[in-house]
Amino acid sequence: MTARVEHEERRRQIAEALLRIADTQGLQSASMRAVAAEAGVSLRLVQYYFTSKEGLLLDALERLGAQLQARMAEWITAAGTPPTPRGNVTAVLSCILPTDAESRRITRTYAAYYALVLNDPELLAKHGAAQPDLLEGFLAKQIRAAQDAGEIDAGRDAEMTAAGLLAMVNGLGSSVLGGQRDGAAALAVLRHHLAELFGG
Amino acid sequence: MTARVEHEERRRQIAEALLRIADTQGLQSASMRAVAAEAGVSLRLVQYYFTSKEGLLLDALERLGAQLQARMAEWITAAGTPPTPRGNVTAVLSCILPTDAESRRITRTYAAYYALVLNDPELLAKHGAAQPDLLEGFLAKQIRAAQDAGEIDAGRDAEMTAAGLLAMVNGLGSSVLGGQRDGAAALAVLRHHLAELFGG
DNA sequence: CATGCCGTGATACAGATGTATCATGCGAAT
DNA sequence: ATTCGCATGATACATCTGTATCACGGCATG
Repeated sequence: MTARVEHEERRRQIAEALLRIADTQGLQSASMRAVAAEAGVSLRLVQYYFTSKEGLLLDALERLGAQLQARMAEWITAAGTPPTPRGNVTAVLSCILPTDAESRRITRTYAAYYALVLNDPELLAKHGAAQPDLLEGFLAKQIRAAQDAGEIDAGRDAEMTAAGLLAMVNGLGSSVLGGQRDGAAALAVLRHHLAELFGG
Repeated sequence: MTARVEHEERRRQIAEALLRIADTQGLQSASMRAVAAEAGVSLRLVQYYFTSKEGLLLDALERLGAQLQARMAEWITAAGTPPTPRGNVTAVLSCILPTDAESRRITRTYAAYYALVLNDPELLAKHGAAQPDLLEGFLAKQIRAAQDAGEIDAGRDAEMTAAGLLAMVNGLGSSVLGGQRDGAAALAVLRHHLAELFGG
C-alpha cells in the first residue's frame, strides 16, 4: 500500500506535530494518541517511527533547538553587513524574546521542555545541553570585541556581562509568557540595558 | 474516633506534603494518592479537606508564596540596620537565587507551578498573580531612593533597571535549576551587576 | 435516650496513557 | 512463483488518575 516511505520525512511530520501540541496545549497534553491525531497518522505509526515516547520527546527537542538556531542565524545576518558586535548581540538577544508568533512558539515550547527536564534530569543528559553555554560564549566574545573597539568600557567583565544579559533575556521571556508584560515592553527593557552597555 | 480535628492544621499538613513532592519529584508526580501517602493520611482525607485537586494546588501555591515572602522579609532585616536601598535590593535579589536548600526548594517548586500555569491560564486568574509586579515596584522604589542619595547615576530609568534586575535573577535561577551553573556562580553574576549599578 | 452531623475508611468508576500483540497487504529478492 | 521483510491497522492490557459512593463509629445537641 505504501511503497517504502521516507522515514526522516515521517519522523519530521510527527515530531512537529508534537511541537505544535507542546506550544498550544503544553507537553502534558502531548500524549502519543494526541500527537498521532495532530500528525494525521495512526497511533501505531507514532510507535513505529519512534519506539518510545522518550525517543519522540528527545527528537522533537533537537528539532526545536535547530529551529531556534536557524532563527538566530537569520536575525544575525539581518542585523546588517558588515556584522558588528553590537548588532550581533542585539540580534541574538532580541531574537530569543517572545515578540512575534514564531519566537512565542519557540519560547513557550522550550519552557514546556524546561519543566519536563527539571524533574527528570536523566533526560537532560541524553540531550546535548551545552546550547546555553555556547550562546553565552558567543555573547562574551562579541562583548570583548566591542571592548577592543572601544564601544564598551574595558573595565567590565565580559563573561559576567554576557551571562547577565542572557539570564535577563530568559527572565524577560518568562515574564512575557506569564502575562506580566507584553513582548514590546520586554524588548524595551532589553534595549534600555543594551543602550547603557554600549553607548547611548 | 477523632474528636473534632483542627481543619487548618490538617490542610497545612496536606498542602505541605504536596509542596514537598513538587520540589523533589515535580508537580506531575503530585497525584492525590501520592500527596495522601506523603502526608500520612488516606486518599479520602485529601478529598475531604480539599474538595478538588485544583483547590489543593491553589492552596499550596498560596502557602508557597507566603514562605517566599517570609524569607524575603528575613533577608531584608538581616541586611542590617538601618536598612539602605542597596542593602534591600541586594537582599531581595540574592534571596530569590537558589543558593541554599530552602531557596532551591522554593525556586524549584515555583518553576513547577510556572509550567503548570503556562498551559492552564485560568489557574493564574484564580490566584493573586500580582506578586512579581509588587516586587518590581519595590525594587524600583529602592533604586530611586539610591538615586536621590547619589549612589546611582540619576540618568538611569529606575523601572527599567528594576525590571532588568529581576528578570536577570529569574533567568539566573533557571540556569541554576537547569544545572548550567551553581548557586555561587549565579550569585557572583548578580553581585557583579549590582556593583556596576551602585558604586564598586 | 435518640438524632443527626462530622471525620474517616474502603472501594468503585470511568477515562486516559504508554506499550505490546496480532494480523495483513504490498513490494522486492531469490 | 514463493518467500520475506517493511509499513500499517486494529485492538488489548495493565496502570494510574481524579472523583464519587457507600458505610460506620463517635460526639454533641435535642
